[in-house]
Amino acid sequence: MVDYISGLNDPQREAVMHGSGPLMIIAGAGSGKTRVLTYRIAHLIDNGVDPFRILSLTFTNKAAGEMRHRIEKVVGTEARNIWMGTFHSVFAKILRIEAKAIGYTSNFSIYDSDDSKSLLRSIIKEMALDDKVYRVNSVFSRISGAKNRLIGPDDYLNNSVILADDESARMPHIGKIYQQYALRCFAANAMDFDDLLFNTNVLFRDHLDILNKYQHKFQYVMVDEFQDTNVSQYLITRKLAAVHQNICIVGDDAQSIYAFRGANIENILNFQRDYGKENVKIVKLEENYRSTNTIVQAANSIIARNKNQLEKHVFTSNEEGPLIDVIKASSDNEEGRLVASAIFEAKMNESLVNNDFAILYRTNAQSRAFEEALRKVSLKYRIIGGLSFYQRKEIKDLIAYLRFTVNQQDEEAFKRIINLPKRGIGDTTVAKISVIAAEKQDSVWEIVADITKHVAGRASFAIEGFATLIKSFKLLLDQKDAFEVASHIAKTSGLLKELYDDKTVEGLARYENVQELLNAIKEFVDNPDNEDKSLSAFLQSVSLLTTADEKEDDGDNDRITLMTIHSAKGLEFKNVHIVGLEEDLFPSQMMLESRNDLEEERRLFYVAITRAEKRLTISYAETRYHYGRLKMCEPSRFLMEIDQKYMKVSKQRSAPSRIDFDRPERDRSESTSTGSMAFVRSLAQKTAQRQTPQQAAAHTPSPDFAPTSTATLASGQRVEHAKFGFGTVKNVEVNGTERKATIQFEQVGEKVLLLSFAKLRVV
DNA sequence: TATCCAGGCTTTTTT
DNA sequence: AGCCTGGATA
Repeated sequence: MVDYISGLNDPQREAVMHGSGPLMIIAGAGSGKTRVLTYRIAHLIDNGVDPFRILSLTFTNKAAGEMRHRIEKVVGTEARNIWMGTFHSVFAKILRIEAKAIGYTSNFSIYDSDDSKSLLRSIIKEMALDDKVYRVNSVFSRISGAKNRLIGPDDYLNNSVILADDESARMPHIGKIYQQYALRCFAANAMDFDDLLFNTNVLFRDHLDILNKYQHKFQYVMVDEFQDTNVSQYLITRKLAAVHQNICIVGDDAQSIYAFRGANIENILNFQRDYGKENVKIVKLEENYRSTNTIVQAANSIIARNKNQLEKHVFTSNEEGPLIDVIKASSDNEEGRLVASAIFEAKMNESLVNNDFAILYRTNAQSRAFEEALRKVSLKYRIIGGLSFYQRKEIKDLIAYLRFTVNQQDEEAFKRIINLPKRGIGDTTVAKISVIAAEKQDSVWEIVADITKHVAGRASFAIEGFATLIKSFKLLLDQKDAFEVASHIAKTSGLLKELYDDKTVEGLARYENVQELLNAIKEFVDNPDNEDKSLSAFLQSVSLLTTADEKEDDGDNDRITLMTIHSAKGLEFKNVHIVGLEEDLFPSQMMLESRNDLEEERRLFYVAITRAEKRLTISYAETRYHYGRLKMCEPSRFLMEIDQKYMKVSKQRSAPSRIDFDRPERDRSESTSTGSMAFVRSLAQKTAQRQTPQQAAAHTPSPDFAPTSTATLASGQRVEHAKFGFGTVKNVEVNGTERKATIQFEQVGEKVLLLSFAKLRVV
């Protein structure tokens, strides 16, 4: 037996050895949480608990895979039998087994957010609502938010608070849309991501026999990243653990970064209440084994500014380590170059490999500059997230074929493939079919399968061909495994041929992507862990892959990792670059406008910092492209929030000091060795010329604009704005963190400008 | 029905 | 800048 106890510290050992009863582990960043969780499960199995009776919920499937692997090393192949995965994948599996109880069949489709939004778009159109008012994204997030709080369509329509809310947002019909959306999903035998959790709750609520079965089955329930669970997830775990009460949650409130998705920090507090304060064993893991003292203390100095948090003192006995480097760049591209060369140097000086580096940013769109710069110095990199493999058009197309073959009620898949490849079936024909389907109260497929009965004319031939094609695919389902069916469909549908005929570089890439998908299906079929090798089983697993789950290239695996901070959760790297530390970008202006949760942004920064083991570098740019326009940027307030004694300013750049943050430099072009400021200036001029005729006519600005702040403005001051021209400052207002100026412009009259946005110059 | 072009809009994060 | 939509055209 492997001795996994002796290497642990006291609280870690306590958590591992804790037997039955509720256990809450508050695990600071880098405190060996995964280790505790794996050893705890291994310890249970060693003590005779049947792996089949352990349920362990993780944040990504990859995390589940790794944990399983580590447990296997301790207890052997038994570990394969543990129920382990994300909430979504585990409960999709259970719903597949129990589908009939809630009126679904086990081959139900899973709608990804594109499918959901496309369905919402149709509904909004059908209800003759203005899609400028009912923006799909906001409707979707309202519905998603409701589902995550277990509010069904009927509850929604009966909830006066919500209705009043919608009313004031001038979208009073969201409830109706929600109702229609739910009906259509059900009719399509489809569930969206939120439904997987919502319907699990419904299943357990309405079918006590089924609930009972799983309550007794799962003797031990473990939930990782508990701070990021929402109410819907919380209730599932609470119900499942109600019989044995052996629930162990692991989390860190300081790393809660998914409140926008309905995650609820209060779950941690509810936990004690639900199981009784005296029954809950609490273990705090506060020693950080990952990072240098500098990094740990800097992170602490950031998170200390949040009011909402549990008491915790993260410390480390690691070495002090180098100070945090701050790099100021003149533009986003310059930032890319500086980061690339910093990595290049660090690789040499510290003899590191690419895998030791990560570049973390707030938004996926920021990756571009780093990709270009890294490519230029021939550093290999990989991007996690962004447009993922499974979101590519060609992949979604083939998957839509597969989905429709498995489930002909799948409306979104149908819409996608009915005229793909082009077979002369246009929107009008499709609309006609749905009208007939609605009249006859049939599914679209019933009409399509028997088209000659309903429609005569040219299009009906094409549709007949489509129906025959799908029918022939259906016949294969019971006889062949997922791979055989899928490759047959790829060939016979004409999709593969169409891509093969496309000889452009992109066409070739798309063809290869489809081959890659077929390979993935082959792997799925060949994997002994998968008992069910049907196409339906593959589709369910594939819809729930996380961006972090994506397969890595087999060949050259030593790569610098580029990703958003959100995707970096749970990972660690020797050297970390946090980039784009500009006000409005990080903290994100969107977040502050929509939810005004600066604390969550700060936790996000905390997560980013604590990914680093040895060296942390933070950078920002003074100008950045935004919707193809050059935008002036101010350094983020987060830079000032770090205890300055842990920071130093990179030698290559002119020093950003406390003072610099409040006062724009007049002339910085000399300090940039590449002369990039001149380049930026010329671009600024070009950009100005590219504006709409009206704007250009209004004012062609002088090029030399600087970030503006309160320190540079006083009432009576003359200013020039990039768009509005010359004006006089009337009033400057500082309200908390928001800084506004009222300016009387000569050409356009009075304007109130948010300073961080203003392209202002004092004249 | 398919294709081309102009104009408008976008970006917060993810299961 | 890139993507999507809608209208005009082939």
